[in-house]
Amino acid sequence: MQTDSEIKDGRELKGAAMRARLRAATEEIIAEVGVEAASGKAVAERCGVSRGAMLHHYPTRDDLIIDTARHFWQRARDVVVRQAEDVASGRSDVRTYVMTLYEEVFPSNALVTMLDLVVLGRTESRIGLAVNEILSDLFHAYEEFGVKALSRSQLPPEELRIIITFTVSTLRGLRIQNNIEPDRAKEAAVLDMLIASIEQRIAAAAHPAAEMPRQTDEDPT
Amino acid sequence: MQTDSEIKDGRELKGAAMRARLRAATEEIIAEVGVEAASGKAVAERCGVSRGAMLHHYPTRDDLIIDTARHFWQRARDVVVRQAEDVASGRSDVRTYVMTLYEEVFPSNALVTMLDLVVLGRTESRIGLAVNEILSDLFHAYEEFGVKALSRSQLPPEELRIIITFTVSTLRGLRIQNNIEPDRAKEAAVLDMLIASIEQRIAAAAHPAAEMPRQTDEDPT
DNA sequence: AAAAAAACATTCACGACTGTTTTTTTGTTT
DNA sequence: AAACAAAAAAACAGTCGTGAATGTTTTTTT
Repeated sequence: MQTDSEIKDGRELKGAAMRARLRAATEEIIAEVGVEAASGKAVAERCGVSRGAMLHHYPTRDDLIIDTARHFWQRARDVVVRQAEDVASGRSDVRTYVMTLYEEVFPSNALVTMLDLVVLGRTESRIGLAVNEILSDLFHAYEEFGVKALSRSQLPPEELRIIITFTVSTLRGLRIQNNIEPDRAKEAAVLDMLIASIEQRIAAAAHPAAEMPRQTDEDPT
Repeated sequence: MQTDSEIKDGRELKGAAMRARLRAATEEIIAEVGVEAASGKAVAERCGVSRGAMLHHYPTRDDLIIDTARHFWQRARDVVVRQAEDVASGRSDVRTYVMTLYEEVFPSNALVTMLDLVVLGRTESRIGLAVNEILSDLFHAYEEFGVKALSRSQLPPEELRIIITFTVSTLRGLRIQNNIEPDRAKEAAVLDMLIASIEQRIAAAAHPAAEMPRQTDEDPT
């Protein structure tokens, strides 16, 4: 154990930077032309390094893909957590919740990458294990965010989790639909319908025995 | 032996039967281990024929994949059309509509196959073109089904199309979510919420100026 | 029964990708 | 400055998938 602090950091940092570049290149290729195209050669070329150098940092392709996926979703998770903090410290309404989730957490390019990896993970067992683990963790972040964002509803957590799952499912499906057949107007209308559904659900849960409450009870933003 | 009544139809039927077997094998492999694994060798082996024979019927791998996709979704489309006829000739309620769509049209194994092909189609331009065309057509079948199934609501078509898109998006997203983290209870709860959302939307559109109508106005099946 | 056409089978050539091994370069320690 | 280890590059071997070329059997036609 010698004077590690500076020296080791230097090397490690360099290695970390290299790995970050490799992951970035991998992610770009996945987003542009799919996971299958993210071969060792392609990634190394985009990075401007040799394949040998790459293999030094990521011994196998699976290692590279998994680490890329992990960091990719880690970023998404960070966004969710930050939003959760924002929302906890201030104002929150259903529309903000839904739109934040849709715009910030599910940008369209992220979805295609996600689908690519999910599909790949279905067959490649090692990748599949990692992907599933990451996605479960991410979903829990969604739940935390949702619980905080919808805390004013004062609904029990189980009830909120249903709403959250509903929301996430609809948003993901909407991204897919818009990917197949883009239609901004319809997209907006569906988002409106989702928001109304959530508000209505909250209102109904708050007044279970009564008749349908008027939606105007809620503050209209 | 040229005298069998059964064989009389000859090459065309035989060729069609062969192609059907090849498509079936391809579809099975896609469902089990993914599109990437559906190589010429794998498909031919599962069929018990040689690769040469396969190449005779499908000159390239893309041809095989595209034709398999076409028939795969054609079957889904037939289901939707048949359901649309059923619903047009008889009873229909929102729950039946949603559950039919979810159970009959989006069986879970169909979804993974669909995702596989959609993801593949994103990069393989020829396959992508075909997939997009097929899916657009399928979605129009969804719309026809939805318009008929929800005809009692007497809503204008544009309004119905929003509801339909909303429904399809949520169902697809729910399949994905259930694929990542299965939870039957939550799945059922989300479906219930979806049904309630649609009913509420219909009710709100039917009485735009009035207060929220009581849901008991609808007949309870 | 013979010719023609389709179906089927076998083999080969080419390229791509993965992962291993070997060599060179770079930078740190003594 | 020299020794040394890590990083980077290059060369290598093995596997796999595709598609083409060629040969064989079966079925239809005449």
